[in-house]
Amino acid sequence: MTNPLDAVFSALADPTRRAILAMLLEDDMAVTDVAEPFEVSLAAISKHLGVLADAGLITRERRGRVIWCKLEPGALRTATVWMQGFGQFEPLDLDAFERFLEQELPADTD
Amino acid sequence: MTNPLDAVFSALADPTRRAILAMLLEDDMAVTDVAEPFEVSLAAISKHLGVLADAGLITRERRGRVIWCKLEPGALRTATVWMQGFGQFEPLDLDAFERFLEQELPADTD
DNA sequence: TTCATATTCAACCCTTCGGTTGACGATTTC
DNA sequence: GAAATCGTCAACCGAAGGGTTGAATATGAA
Repeated sequence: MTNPLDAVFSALADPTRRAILAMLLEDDMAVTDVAEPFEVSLAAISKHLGVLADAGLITRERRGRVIWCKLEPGALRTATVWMQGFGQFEPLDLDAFERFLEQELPADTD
Repeated sequence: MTNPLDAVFSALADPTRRAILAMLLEDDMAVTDVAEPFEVSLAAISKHLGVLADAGLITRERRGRVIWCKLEPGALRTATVWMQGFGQFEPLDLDAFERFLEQELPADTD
């Protein structure tokens, strides 16, 4: 996947990965905790995190036994510039964004 | 593909489709003309146009024997809102966008 | 050392995706 | 009507994607 836009957009194309990014927007998280709300295996989430890391959207750092995942929003920059070129100059609609987050986050199973 | 974000982001994940969108940014085009600069078959381009149309990113209208493709940038709106939520509030960098376009457009074979 | 926890790796399965080719349908032109 | 042009459809192919399970690795705790 030579082109960084390929990597970023295809990473964003999966709803599980977008939900993970939304979760990481709140705070850094351990892999196990990222996986907890989803109904797929830990290995599947680990793969998703690998895709996100390859696209530069997150970084992972081992601290002791735990690997912490951290959002890297800068990776969205080139993709955002690309999209802005198509006339999307609207100001941020924070309410709309919050609705997306709720809709995208996995069901709360606490 | 229930979620519109899935459709939009996975449509954008392919470099051929992004190049098509960039071409349509200049002007509406017939399917044959869209296909001309690419090295794949017309059928392949027709499929790409179908993906873009399904994502709402373009519309197609038959006029006589020719089908005209037209950009629908409004479909990028939800995706842009989603991305803006991750801290991408930078103003449009038109120079950067032009560089992307050149880089993304197929080689000029005139 | 041994055991438990945290995460990834490897092999596999099935579906989707991007491509091809050849046939077909629609429309214009002769 | 017949022929040429425009575009899609259908069937197929190989590669990639998302999932699983079980084994392996790395670290911390007992």
